[in-house]
Amino acid sequence: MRVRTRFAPSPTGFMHIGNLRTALYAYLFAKSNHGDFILRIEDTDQARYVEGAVDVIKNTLKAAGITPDEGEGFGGKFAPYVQSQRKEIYKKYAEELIEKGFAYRDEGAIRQKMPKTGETSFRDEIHGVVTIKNEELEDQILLKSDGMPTYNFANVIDDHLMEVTHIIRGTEFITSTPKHVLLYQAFEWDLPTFIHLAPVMGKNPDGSTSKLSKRHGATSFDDLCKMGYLPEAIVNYVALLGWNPKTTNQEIFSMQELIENFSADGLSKSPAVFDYDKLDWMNSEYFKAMSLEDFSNRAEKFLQKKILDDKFEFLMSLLQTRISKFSEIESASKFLIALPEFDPSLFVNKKNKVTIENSREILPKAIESLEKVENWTNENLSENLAELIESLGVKKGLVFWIVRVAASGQSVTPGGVTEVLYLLGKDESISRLKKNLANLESA
RNA sequence: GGCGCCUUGGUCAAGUGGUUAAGACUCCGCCCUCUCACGGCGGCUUCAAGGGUUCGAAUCCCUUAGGCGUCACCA
Repeated sequence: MRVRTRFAPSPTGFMHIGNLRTALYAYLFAKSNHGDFILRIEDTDQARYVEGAVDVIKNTLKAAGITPDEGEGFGGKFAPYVQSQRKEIYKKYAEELIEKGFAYRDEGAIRQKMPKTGETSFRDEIHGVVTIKNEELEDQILLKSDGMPTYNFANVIDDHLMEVTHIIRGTEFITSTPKHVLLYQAFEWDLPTFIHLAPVMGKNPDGSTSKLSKRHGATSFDDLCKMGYLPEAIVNYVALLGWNPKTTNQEIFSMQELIENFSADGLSKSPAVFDYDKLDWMNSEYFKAMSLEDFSNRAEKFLQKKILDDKFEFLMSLLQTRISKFSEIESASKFLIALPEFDPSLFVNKKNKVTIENSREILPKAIESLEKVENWTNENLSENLAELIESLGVKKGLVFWIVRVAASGQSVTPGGVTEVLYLLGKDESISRLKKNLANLESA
């Protein structure tokens, strides 16, 4: 039988990272088995419907590289794939249940009639057999009085009609699965395979964890993209949050590699905590693997306005190994836009034997020497400073440190002194150096 | 509260009766080095607790604790 999975979100307006992971696993499971992945919209709660939410879902899947084979917006022989457009279908099946004695009408709605004794079991791929006593089951609503089905009913009908073979969803549904099983049995339908995923957790300020939600910060795919994470890195990270390839220690996976390596037995039973540190690391791995051109283009698209124009790509070459997400570009480069205020004590550096006193001596000589540089390139600057260092007979760290601090106003900069000077340009460099020399002398 | 699910370092995790309990992130140290970063090397920290079973247990059984979920005309 051809493997078919579905992602069935309700359109609530944003794609939570946990939802994205569910979609990803369903997609990977289908593709790794050469099957189909379906997108179905579960919009049976009219009160919660959010305008444009379906587009958010589609756009997110697209950005994440998850392409449905069929479903809302993708065609397919089981259309429509939007539950609100399938009301008549659910009504027909609900009535069939009443005729068979498995359901009854109650205050304008239709309820499922649960057995009072015995127990119902089902097998979950990752949890094994789960059994619940029938007396724990309520006579749940199948069809609401507004004519819309409930999740617990529409889900079963659609999964059967759409020939879904593997139901991949969150654990919050594990305890209601026996109700679904009873429905399958009432219709005498074959049971699909259930795979209930452990939730994605967030870390609370007090160290405890709870299901990932807004209060943990950025938790939607969009939020993460806006923070400057690469979609492919987010997908890669999320794939490993609750799944392990087992046969390899590889951690960086393209979508194609995820498909090749995916297997349900690598899915974990226990919740996983979303860790921004690891996401940062993974994103920076993606950065380092990109070509400079690609990195620059995407960085430029991320920024509202390009900085340094013709020197932008050079700046990016410096930042590529130094930032873990695009949003860090601004703080890492703002010293280039405006010289920060700083205390002269910043010049002092023990390792390079820099003191306020020798800074006062050396800085004027460096200015004098640098003013002679005609063609302000990295190479020429290196050469110029090397000559100065030689004529002075001092350690190069001494001169480099002093000039770099004077030019940048920071003890830590992306790149070294010549890169900083080059980015600043001759006029700005000399002017900053002179300004800080004045500050140094009056200190 | 009833029921269900879960529990290997701070985090992600491998492990399925015999291992020095993999690997990754974080953190720390060293090397490289004008700073930071990259790269290289090294280090800290773990089987929730308590009982069994067994020559031997992270692995099997029981109990306890904690976490999560569910008990809607929400999904």
